[in-house]
Amino acid sequence: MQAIGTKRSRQREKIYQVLKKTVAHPTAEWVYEQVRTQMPRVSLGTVYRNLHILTAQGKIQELDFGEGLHRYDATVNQHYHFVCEHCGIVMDLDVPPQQDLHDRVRDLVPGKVTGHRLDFFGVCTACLSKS
Amino acid sequence: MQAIGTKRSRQREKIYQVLKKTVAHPTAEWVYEQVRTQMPRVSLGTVYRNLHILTAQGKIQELDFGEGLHRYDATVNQHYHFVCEHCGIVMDLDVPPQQDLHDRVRDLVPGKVTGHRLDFFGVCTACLSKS
DNA sequence: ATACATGCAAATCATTTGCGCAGTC
DNA sequence: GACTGCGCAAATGATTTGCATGTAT
Repeated sequence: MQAIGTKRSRQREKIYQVLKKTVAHPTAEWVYEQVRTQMPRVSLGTVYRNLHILTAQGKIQELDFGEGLHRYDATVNQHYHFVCEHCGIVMDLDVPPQQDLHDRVRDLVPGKVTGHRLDFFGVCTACLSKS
Repeated sequence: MQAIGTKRSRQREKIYQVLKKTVAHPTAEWVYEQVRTQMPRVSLGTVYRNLHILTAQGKIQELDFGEGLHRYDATVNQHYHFVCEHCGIVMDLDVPPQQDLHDRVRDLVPGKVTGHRLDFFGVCTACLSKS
């Protein structure tokens, strides 16, 4: 049988460190490029596999802003994002989790509510000044 | 030059009607199947092209819940969703737009905030009773 | 008549997976 | 040594696109 993620690997640790060190909410491709500078033989498949393992272990989280690709984030406590629709930069927002809203929806929905996601969209200052 | 979406087409109108008639937040594939029952020669490419045109015209909206595919919705006024992580069903929530939150983030973010998205996740009653 | 839209098929792009070998426990 | 993880390359699946033809204005 398969017990995924039970053995450690240098690749997985490096991938996790790369994510820990950035606030940029990078894509798998970007993580791959970073890891590759120090482990030239890593494969993109390994990066994807480990990003999934780390996500399943709750050490990182997978984000999806509807761009057609995933982003990863080593900050796993509940927080919200602001996404620039011009350059794609993603920023963490210093807004507390809306527990009241969560509770309200929990009472409203026929079923179990386990979490929510809140994303804000717009244009960042850098892109505003460029146009 | 190209002026996309300026001429009407039976295909586009049918696609829009299909979306208007459902509350199921369907995928492009599902829309394709529906349209096909009445227009057997439509192509999937045409469905995709028109879904984008309708989205650009603001007549429908494209949704992305991180499932690896898009869903479409003919309800374009601001509203939030509940997604069942078991069966994937998407329900509209009867929760008013959180204008206060929006304003708060607008004042907080360095840049222009144009919109936000709020999705709740969990398990619907149908799936709960099955397990 | 002009130019946008379609159908078809091939192309793209992110992501996944099968396989034989390498690394960890 | 047993079993998990890796690198490589091929496969997958949603979506996009080039092109010749059809259709709306």
